[in-house]
Amino acid sequence: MSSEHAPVSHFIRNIVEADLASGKHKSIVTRFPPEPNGYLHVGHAKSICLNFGLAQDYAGRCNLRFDDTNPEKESEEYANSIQEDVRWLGFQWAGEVRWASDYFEALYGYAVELIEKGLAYVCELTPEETREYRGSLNAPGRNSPYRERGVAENRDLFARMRAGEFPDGSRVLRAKIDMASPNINLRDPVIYRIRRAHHIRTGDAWCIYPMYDYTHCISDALEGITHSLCTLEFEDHRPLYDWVLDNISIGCHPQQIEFSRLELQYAVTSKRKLLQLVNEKRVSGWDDPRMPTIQGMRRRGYTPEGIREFARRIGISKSDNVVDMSVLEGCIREDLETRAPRVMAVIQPVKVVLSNFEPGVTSSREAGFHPNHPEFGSREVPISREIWIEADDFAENPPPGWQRLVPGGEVRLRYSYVIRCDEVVKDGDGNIVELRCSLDPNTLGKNPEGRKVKGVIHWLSAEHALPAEIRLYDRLFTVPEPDADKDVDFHQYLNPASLTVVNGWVEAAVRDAAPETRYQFERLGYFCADRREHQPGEKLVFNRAVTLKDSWAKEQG
RNA sequence: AGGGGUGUCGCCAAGUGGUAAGGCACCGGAUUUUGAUUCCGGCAUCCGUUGGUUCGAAUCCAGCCACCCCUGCCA
Repeated sequence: MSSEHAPVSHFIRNIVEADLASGKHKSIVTRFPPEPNGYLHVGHAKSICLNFGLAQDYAGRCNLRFDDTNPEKESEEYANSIQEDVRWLGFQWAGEVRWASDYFEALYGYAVELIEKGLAYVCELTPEETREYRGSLNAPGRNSPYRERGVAENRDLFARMRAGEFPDGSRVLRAKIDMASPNINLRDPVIYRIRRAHHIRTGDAWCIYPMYDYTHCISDALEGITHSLCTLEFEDHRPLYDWVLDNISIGCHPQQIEFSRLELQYAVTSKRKLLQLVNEKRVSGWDDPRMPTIQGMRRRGYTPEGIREFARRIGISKSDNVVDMSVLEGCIREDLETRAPRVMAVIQPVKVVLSNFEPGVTSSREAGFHPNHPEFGSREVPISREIWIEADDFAENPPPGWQRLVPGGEVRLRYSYVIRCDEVVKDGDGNIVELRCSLDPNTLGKNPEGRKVKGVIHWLSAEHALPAEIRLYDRLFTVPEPDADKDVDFHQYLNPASLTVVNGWVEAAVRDAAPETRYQFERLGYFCADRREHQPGEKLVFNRAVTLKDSWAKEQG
């Protein structure tokens, strides 16, 4: 288990610390408030780590609250996966899961309070008229003709909206603020709409649903949230957040603080676009290992610890940012480096016949599962007359600097003998069929005498190796910012080679590995037994989570 | 009649008047039966820009410039 790194200072921590120091709060309460309308992605992971992490670090609490105010888009499937993802990332929310819908009755009551204070009114403008009356970025809006209705009439109308007397979309409840505000969110925002839709929690109990801006601040206050953290696009909504809480009888006023969303190179992090990729079958599903979803990263083989470390490294700020893939990959490698057992696998096999192999004389060696962790144990790495080596590890015409096998050259078989390539056997088309090699019997566990063999390659005894389906993943997009240009469809940057499936060989030691077991296949990368299709002892399926760093490949360009 | 934000190394990001942290990436070099890991070393005379205040400014002031967000009965 890798040790957690020290927290990194950022402006929200500074605010929390100042509030704790000044006594403004005895302890903090944060919340992670997803809408159950899609799967969580790496950007949500940042928010989860922030909110739950803060609660952890300052001995506070963090709630999980579903913002379920739009029944048309929400589903139980999403709500369940979100809970699973939060837990998988290693966090536990305080108490039960909360739902904004738990507060529908209270929300209704506060709306009545606003009406009674003359601060909300029922408006009968059509959606088109409402838009027209709102004005534009450069021009003030105009008051709705329904704006000056009396309190009693508004109260009656709102009650009848709830009672289902009016058709969907025919009326809304609006906050009476300022149609001339330069902040469009304050131009008498709609706070309730009529929508006859089946809600995942409340069923058909309601036909009116509160809007986000109205719901979120009250939900926060009801839960005693101290710091309500959200992304930058809600900065303009803060005056409304504050307006609602300032105008109802509620004894709590959380502070909303905004930070910038995470953008990741070679990925898209917009629920809409991710949903599109799923619906259009560009990927196999929300958990396709190429997706930047938490489910996808999990299936790929990324670890919760690695993702948490990633969140820590990228920091929290208010500036727009596009984080290098190398940061995420580095975190995953670093975590897996210390905890993944090493075994060998060959993904692009070339047969090698060891001409001087002698049964009963040529012996095997034991190999530890991890160079720095003897406690991981070891296994026998058997050898036989025929072995598989990686096609990339042999070259007839090697480039300068090559350390692997060449005709007439020597190379070390990892945990075994040094071999020399004596003959290259080809078919009629000139393709290599097999390599004839001889081993130096005096090199098992020791260096050859009188010469140095620099190259070490991985290999597998053909007699003992197990077949495995191996899925090699590459970035989903061909450019770092596939959705940077609004006029260019991001689909055109889909990487056609983002998935390569090969039939390779693995060591018998992984035969019974449970799904989600991670290994380092030496010299190839970190791999994870597929969560869904890998069957221990039956059908072996491994996903490549991330390659190893490869300074040779880099040097080759 | 517009409003709200952001600009510090290729990418993140500390710093909040006392003379530019850290991470990733990158470049050297050492060790290595993973061209991995590990280990050493290098990597912003400069903080969007122009002026100003000050003994002293990335930090304060003014003006410019660039980019992001906002006109859902979405969140």
